[in-house]
Amino acid sequence: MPAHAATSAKPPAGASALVAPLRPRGRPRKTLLERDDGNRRTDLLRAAAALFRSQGFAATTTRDIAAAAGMQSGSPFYHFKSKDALLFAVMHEGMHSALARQRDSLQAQQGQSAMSQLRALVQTHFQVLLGPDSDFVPVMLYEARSLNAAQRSELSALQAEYEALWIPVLTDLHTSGALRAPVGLARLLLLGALNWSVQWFDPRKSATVADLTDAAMALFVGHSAAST
Amino acid sequence: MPAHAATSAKPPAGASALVAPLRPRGRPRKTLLERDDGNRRTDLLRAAAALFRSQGFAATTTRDIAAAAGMQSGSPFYHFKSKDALLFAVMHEGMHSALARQRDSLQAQQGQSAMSQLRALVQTHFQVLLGPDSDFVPVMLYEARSLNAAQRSELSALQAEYEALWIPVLTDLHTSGALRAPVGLARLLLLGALNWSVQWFDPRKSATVADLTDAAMALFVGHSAAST
DNA sequence: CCTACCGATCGGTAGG
DNA sequence: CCTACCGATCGGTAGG
Repeated sequence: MPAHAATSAKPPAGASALVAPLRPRGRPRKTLLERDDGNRRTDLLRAAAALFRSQGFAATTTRDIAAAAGMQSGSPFYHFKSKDALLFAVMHEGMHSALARQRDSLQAQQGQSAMSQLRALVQTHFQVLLGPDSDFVPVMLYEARSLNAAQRSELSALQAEYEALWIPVLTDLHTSGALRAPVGLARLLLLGALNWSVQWFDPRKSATVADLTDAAMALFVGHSAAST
Repeated sequence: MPAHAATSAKPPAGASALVAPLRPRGRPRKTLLERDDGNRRTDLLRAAAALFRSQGFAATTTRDIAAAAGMQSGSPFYHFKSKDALLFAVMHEGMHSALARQRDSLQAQQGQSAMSQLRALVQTHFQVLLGPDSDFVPVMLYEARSLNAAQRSELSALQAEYEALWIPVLTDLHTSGALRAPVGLARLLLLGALNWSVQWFDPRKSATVADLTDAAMALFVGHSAAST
């Protein structure tokens, strides 16, 4: 990513242009009467997520993030108390969004078989990890050790919610014989297989998320897309 | 790990104590006529592997490593040209050792079924990741992005050798119908499931490496330990 | 949110 | 391998 991202830093002035800015202090921007603090914060989050994913948390400087969001070096600290707080916000956003998407996904599976529900969970998980705007959850997965204890425990609550969505489905499949391994270890191994895709998946190559979902279902429960 | 490791820094003088040290320069140690450079280098490698694994490469300082090996802050650079070179050496050692162990493991499987061979590969892989002296390969797996291009390509050759051990076994199992997913994706998903165990495995808890192997075999090829 | 800046830390080196 | 050190970088802040 280039050191300047002027385009995203200056959205065209639209309906939200106000005469009296609400910003606490600082001078007005050249071309805009108002900045949307929420958008600037989001810009920072997105830039941080992308950099944390590609370089890792410790190897990314707050200056990198500021530059990617089109700001000066000290400005991220206007939006976030510390670099740690930025990391936490990225992860929290990632888990929150992933949970919401999986809940929607399961909702659409009302009355369907456990096999079909597992397929939905797997596919949505791949999309969360590999699809558009997919930097947040991989950061959560691969940078957990950079959090302090308090942050980690807050996030682990969300993680527990996420894993809880899988358990009844896996239990059902284990009871029916489709899933051979004990549910607890099966969940850890299965999610590991999916999470590792972050390391090797390349959208420029042949496989699609649908291909991965088919392969994972075949591997874990011996079923392809056809069988519901 | 404490900041001082005087014990490991001063092995008892044994048969290798020479009157004329071969070291290029520097003053003699109080209690020893000779230091074993090979051991000191190994101490550094081990300390680096442990710290890189637990904290990550970028978050580990060369001072941390020096202290863990009982040295002063500048001393690691007597053994390694740079922090990068230390990382590369850790990874290279890890891959070399893992390759050797898997080759031995397969050798002992001569004439056995593909199922039995896969079990051996899986169990040895878990041991390499989770057993004694298991810091090297996890560093390789989780810090690859910290390498430069030249280092990465040298290691990817070893990685390719490692993966090549799995392919005929998986192909055999796919042909016989025991493995349902295409071999290429099956290998990536399967190794991902195993590699992720680094994130959650806790030897203080119930599961053993043998338990994990059983669960993995049941999950991937629907077979428990009994079936050969 | 920018400017200007600080104190601490870090990888690495000379010289013995 | 230690001592003493350097230059660069980094997270973070005051003040507007």
